[in-house]
Amino acid sequence: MIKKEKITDKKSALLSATLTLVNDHGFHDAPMSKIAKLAGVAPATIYLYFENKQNLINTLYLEVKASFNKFAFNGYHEDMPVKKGFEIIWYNVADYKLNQIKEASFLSQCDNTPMIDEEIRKEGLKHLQPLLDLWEKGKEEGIIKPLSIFVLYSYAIYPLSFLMAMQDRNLYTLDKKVLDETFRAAWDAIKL
Amino acid sequence: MIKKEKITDKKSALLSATLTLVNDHGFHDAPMSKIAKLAGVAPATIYLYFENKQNLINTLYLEVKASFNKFAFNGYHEDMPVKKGFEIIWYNVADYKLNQIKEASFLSQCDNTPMIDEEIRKEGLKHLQPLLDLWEKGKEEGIIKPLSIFVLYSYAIYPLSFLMAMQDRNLYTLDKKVLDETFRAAWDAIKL
Amino acid sequence: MIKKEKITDKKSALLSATLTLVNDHGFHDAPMSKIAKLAGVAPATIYLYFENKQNLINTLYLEVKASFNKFAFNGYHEDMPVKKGFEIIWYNVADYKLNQIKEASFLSQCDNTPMIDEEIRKEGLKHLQPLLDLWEKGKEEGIIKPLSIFVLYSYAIYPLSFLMAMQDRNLYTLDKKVLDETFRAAWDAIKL
Amino acid sequence: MIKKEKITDKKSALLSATLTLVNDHGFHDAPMSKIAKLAGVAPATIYLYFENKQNLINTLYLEVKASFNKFAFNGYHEDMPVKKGFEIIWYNVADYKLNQIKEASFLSQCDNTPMIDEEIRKEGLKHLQPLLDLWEKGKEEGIIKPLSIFVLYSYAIYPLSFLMAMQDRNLYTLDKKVLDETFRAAWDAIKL
DNA sequence: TATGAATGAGTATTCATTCAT
DNA sequence: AATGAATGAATACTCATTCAT
Repeated sequence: MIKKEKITDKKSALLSATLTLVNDHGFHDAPMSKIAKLAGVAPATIYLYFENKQNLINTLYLEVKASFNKFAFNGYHEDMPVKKGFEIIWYNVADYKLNQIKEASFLSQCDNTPMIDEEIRKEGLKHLQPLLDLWEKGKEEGIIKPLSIFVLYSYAIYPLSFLMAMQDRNLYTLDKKVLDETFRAAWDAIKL
Repeated sequence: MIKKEKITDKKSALLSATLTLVNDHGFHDAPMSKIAKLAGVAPATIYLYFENKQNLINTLYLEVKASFNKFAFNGYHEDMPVKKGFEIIWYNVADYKLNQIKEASFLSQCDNTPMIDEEIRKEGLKHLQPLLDLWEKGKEEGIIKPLSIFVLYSYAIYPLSFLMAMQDRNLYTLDKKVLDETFRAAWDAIKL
Repeated sequence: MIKKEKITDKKSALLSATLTLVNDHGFHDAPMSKIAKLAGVAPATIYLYFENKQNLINTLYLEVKASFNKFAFNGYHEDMPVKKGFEIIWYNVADYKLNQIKEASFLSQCDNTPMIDEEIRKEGLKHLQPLLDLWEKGKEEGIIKPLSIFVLYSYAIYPLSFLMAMQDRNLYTLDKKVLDETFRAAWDAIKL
Repeated sequence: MIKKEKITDKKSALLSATLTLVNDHGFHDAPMSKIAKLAGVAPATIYLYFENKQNLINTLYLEVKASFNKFAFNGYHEDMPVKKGFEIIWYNVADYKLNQIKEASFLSQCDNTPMIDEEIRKEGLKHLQPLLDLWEKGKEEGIIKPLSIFVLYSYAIYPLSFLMAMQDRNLYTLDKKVLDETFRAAWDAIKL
């Protein structure tokens, strides 16, 4: 339907504009007027698609988080061997964080600011479950260290956020070889 | 001297108020008026001690970063064996991040937002050198993986930021035993 | 068009309010809030029509200057005899300065204060050219003293500013007869 | 007396600083703090010598005006012939306006702003009396046009303010020869 | 006499949001 | 659905003035 598409078009233009502005200048310098201008609509139009600024930010957060989670499990099946499954997920995450920098950077900013409502933040996590299940299986099989999922996440996945940030600031660049060594470090950290 | 103390008193009250407000509401909702109120002074008084808001934030960042760096190397000597040295530093960092939550949380927010000038951020890093030197020595001795300092940092130190955040949000708590296991994961990640 | 008129309406209300306030209290005591109030709009509305205060002042200056210049050459033609042409211009200027006191007084204030950007001030002068050309012709014809245009202006036109100021302060009033004598003084000053 | 001198010293340093700042940036950008700094005293010290800012400005105005008036009548005697007397006064004024630019420029700014209290402005005029008397005598003797002193002043003296302003802005410079021609214009304007 | 610290009241400007069209 | 105009409330910052010392 043309009409439906048009609506989606404007809404996603707004979300995209917000992503860009928040990344470039931070939450504190991403006014609605600039968002509207960058999206090519009038300020008042934003309020046809979003209740208010908080809702716009929350929506963007959830959407980006969902895209991230979906990306993470691309090619993964529950019944894969633990290491193989982890490897696939890890490389997916690395791929996302190091290449979809805009989105990854935005998530990083959201995860370290009181700007996002705690409730929304929790909702954004729910799609991560398959990875937690995988680790549970790995622990049962004696392959993964018997650590809390928080600790496992902090060593297996979280470091990539740091490397993404360094790359974003042009302080460091990862090539394929280094990426493999980095995966090795992740695996060493969590494997028994 | 009473006078000097008084000055320091007001200045540090302002820094402390800023720390609290930025942590609680984010940079974008920590107006000078609230900072002044929390510090018990008039808004105009802030400008006796800081040039402007950016300067206040920068100053706070550098001060907190300095206190963190100082804390990190407490009890450490250059001529310690690599693992021992790393252990001391790691536990110091863990101690700081998990107990001085306000400060650690603030640093985390600063490191993931464009609110701090890049120049200032770089200045805040310079005291980390001893750890980088230690890793260099470890690499030469064949104890540490031959990885970039960015990768080593991301696996050895950065995960603690995540655990700190989880603890701050009351989602997780580390006891002594878990902390030791967590150290083990860090060491496994970077050791050869 | 109703819409267009409305815009012009508010913009010119703001210009008019600024003129009044700057005249009454000086540039230093004509805050945006008072300007807005006198114009019957909210302070923020000013910024829909003007970039900032300086731009508002500059715009007003140029507009008033333009109206003055236009008024000055009313009924004047290049091919008039020198004395006749000067007479027409002089009486026009006198008419403006002595009757459009608000505008004239504002220009006087602007011309003696660093509040107007020099660049803008220069722009405001460019419409004076026909008078300068007339004087040039008069010099060639041996009717006007061979003096710099600055000197000619200072004696032919500038004195009216003083008389306007005196009248504005109710210290003096010019009637028709005195005006004619005053013109005679102007002419005596510049004629050969 | 050393003490008295010291007081005068600070007071005149303040007046001089005010003159400089008002000339350079206008009334609206000559804050007490800058005045104090330029005079080499603490802000609070200003209030030992002047009641408030208005009083400081008024005092400065009267002082400069007095110095101007005194300068104007240097070498003049009541019993001189009218033209000779006028010549002396006119050249004195020209000398002051074209050389003591700072002071003259300040007076010009004051004379065109509502910043100076009308009462003070009147007080500043009282020393001009000898010139008015001279013109009165000239009128009686049939040498000067029978015009109001306001008109005479506007043609005889006021033009110099314009020429001073042009010179101050580096748009024009008067040498001795031009000055003589300019005097001629003044005399032609007012003589019968 | 002199001051540095302190501030209440103000200043220009911004911004999320509304509303008539 | 879409918007341009409008604004109340806020924001960072300034300044003339005071006061304890």
